[in-house]
Amino acid sequence: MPTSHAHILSQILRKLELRGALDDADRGAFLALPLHRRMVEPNVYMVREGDRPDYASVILGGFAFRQKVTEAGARQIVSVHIVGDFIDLEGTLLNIADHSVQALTRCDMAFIPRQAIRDLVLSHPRLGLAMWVDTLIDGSVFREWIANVGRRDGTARIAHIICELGRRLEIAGLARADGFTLPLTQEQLGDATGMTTVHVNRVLKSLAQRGLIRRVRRDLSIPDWEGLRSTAGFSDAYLHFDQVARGVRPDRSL
Amino acid sequence: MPTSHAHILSQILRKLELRGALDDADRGAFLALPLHRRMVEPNVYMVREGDRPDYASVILGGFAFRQKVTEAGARQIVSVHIVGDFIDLEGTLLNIADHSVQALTRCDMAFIPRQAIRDLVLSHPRLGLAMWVDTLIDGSVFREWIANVGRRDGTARIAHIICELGRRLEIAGLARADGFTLPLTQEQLGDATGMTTVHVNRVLKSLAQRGLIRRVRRDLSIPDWEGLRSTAGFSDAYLHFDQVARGVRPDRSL
DNA sequence: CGGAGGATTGAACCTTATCAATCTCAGTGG
DNA sequence: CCACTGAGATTGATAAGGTTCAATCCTCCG
Repeated sequence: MPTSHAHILSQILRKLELRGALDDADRGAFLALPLHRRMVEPNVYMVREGDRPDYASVILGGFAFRQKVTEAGARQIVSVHIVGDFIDLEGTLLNIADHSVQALTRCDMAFIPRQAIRDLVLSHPRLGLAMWVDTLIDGSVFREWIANVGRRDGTARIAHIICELGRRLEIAGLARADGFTLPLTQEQLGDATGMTTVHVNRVLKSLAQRGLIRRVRRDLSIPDWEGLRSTAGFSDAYLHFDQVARGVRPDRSL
Repeated sequence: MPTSHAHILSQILRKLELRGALDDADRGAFLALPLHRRMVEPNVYMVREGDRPDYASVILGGFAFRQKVTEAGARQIVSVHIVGDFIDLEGTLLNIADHSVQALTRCDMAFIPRQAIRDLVLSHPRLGLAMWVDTLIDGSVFREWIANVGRRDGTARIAHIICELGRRLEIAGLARADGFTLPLTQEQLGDATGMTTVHVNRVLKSLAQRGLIRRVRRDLSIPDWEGLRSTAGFSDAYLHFDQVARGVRPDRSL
């Protein structure tokens, strides 16, 4: 790992700058943040429900997800995270974690002490604002997921999560021209959409039959983006790319 | 309305103080915030999806809710708000509203200009932190709702929303000793839980038959809190009352 | 070559949606 | 003071979307 801490932080900073104007003092303070880097193996917990987390973290590589487990034992994935996403910023300010965070694939992670972020934000309020924006966008995605799970049928739900992931991966520069590789197994796809594995499988097959996706295991290509978009009822407004990336193309792509 | 602006703001401030330590300068600045007060009739929109809101608001009296409408036309209520809740803090920092906010009952509202909040937060970062906590708790509730709609059956879903509302109303001092009045019609209850009105009605009846609730139209009493709690799989950890109200009783009540 | 995790398939079953009335009650106007 | 009205609540019958259970089949990997 030849990359220095300052280098890692400057990558994160670049994204944060898109969420709010910063000055040199802000940048300097951010780059001076203490952090440690660690590889996290798939399925390993980074935060456990009930924990009192000491660190916030950022994904430098790989995928992670957040989940809740019902008292009855059912699992619900509440978000999926990709490179550049802050994870558990809530751990900075809330006391007890209300959900768990797990690595989906092998993850390259940067951990920043909770107290360091608090101090930073108090001394550099513009950085606080930028992180607050991050939290707000998170919230917007959660709202869309409530609607997705609550008011769309199985087909639309799966189509929707594919659209969301596709669009986010594209913005992050992680998608191929024609599609991308799903970071989730069908079981996890089910846990994210409130469906059973069996039904996920059938829906995927039917989407393929209708020519909306082409798929070999987890490898997706999307020959008919508009078709997929419209069966999903997807619009990327809720991802607030206008505050995430400059000059983003309008809603459509791949 | 004999209450002065400063008086109104001091009520809001009291709640904010629970979310983060403030000093006298913070308090002074907050109390100097410009605001206007207005009554909003039931079903009137306070924010419309697609708007670029200029104001954040706080409920001084009444109930409100937030909703999204699917491209297919289905409605999903994504949160219900009560006295003291900040509404649309996202409007302060995000550009385009990704959802609508509507009055559920007649609402007494305080509107604060978006720019005033931005300025306040930049000059008084501790206030920013406190509001950020508010947003984080919002997010926690959204996550629970995803799990509710995604992984609980109809009975548990309805039981869960009843538990949540009951507990929040209790904390806000708005519940009777034995229960409370549901602020939602059965149709709205369905829109919040991803169910049809018909099924909501049947579930409510069955909850009553099992002795978990007693109900006359919207008037609820809860003779067996533990029974209701356990069929809901409810735990109030996700409401983060430890950061909302001091000395809150542990999870159980009414 | 043997495993193991993941994907796929079939059949039976069940929860929840749909459709279509009907009923209740609080509020309004005469 | 009562009939009228309309929103919301309730009920029944039927259909559909999704689950459950139980195999079977890949395919990557040591």
